[in-house]
Amino acid sequence: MSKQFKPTESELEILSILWEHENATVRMVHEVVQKTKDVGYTTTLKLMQIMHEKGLVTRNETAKTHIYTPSFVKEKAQEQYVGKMIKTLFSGSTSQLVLQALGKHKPTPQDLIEIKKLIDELESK
Amino acid sequence: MSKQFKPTESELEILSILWEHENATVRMVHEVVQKTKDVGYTTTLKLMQIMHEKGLVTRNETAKTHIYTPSFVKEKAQEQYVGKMIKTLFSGSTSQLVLQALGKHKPTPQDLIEIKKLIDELESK
DNA sequence: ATGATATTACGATTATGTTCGTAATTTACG
DNA sequence: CGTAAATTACGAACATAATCGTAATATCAT
Repeated sequence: MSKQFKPTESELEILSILWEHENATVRMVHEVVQKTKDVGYTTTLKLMQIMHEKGLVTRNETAKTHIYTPSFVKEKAQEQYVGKMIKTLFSGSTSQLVLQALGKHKPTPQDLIEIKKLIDELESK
Repeated sequence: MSKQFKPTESELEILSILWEHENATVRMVHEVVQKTKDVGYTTTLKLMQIMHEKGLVTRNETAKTHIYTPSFVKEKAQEQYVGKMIKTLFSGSTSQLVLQALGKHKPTPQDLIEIKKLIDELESK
């Protein structure tokens, strides 16, 4: 089994910001965080330091202002969370998840075509 | 906006057991929990009591042995978690979630047909 | 009835996560 | 150079979650 990583909710928020920007400084992350949460700069800093200790992120310390980079690609988190959700909320049924998602959050016609294409591929095997 | 409910991880596990059985006693829930976690009976009890305080479950106290019932249907939790996940991990793209799910957790041919049917319905509108 | 067993209630402890203040350090620039 | 501003490090306080022990209460079988 591949290494588990289990960010807290705050940590996941920071990770998603990092994924968005490839990498970022505490200042940049904090700027984004502040839009939705009212917390101090040092709070964001501390969180990112802890994430560094945990290995959730790496950082370049060459300059005084460190640059943080996520240790895992977004896809790994997606895979883990989707898997867990299928298991605990959909009794292991992927199709149930897909039906729920498509039913409640309709994608564009373009997207639907793409999904159908993938299904055809899956069926042909 | 409809009422938020935000169970902790342990609480969600208990809820999923309750959904599975419609309703259940602490003993029954604990039996299932024990299969994956090594915790004492009173821990499960306490959790369920807290869930009761929070309104996550209701309980029938007629008999000494209380019977617990989830306050929300499973679908509500599914909707909430799927929505949140699309937003935070898939940049708001439902199709990305669907592609990820189908790619990593292949459903049965039967299921695929059902999904295609839903897509056709969505497209015809 | 009464003793054994199961269940609940509840407080206390521990673990984990979040927040922030303060001091030390570095950088920028007048 | 020397002061202001930004950044980091770090400890402490606070909040939330999880765990369990113990006592009170109810049930059941003999």
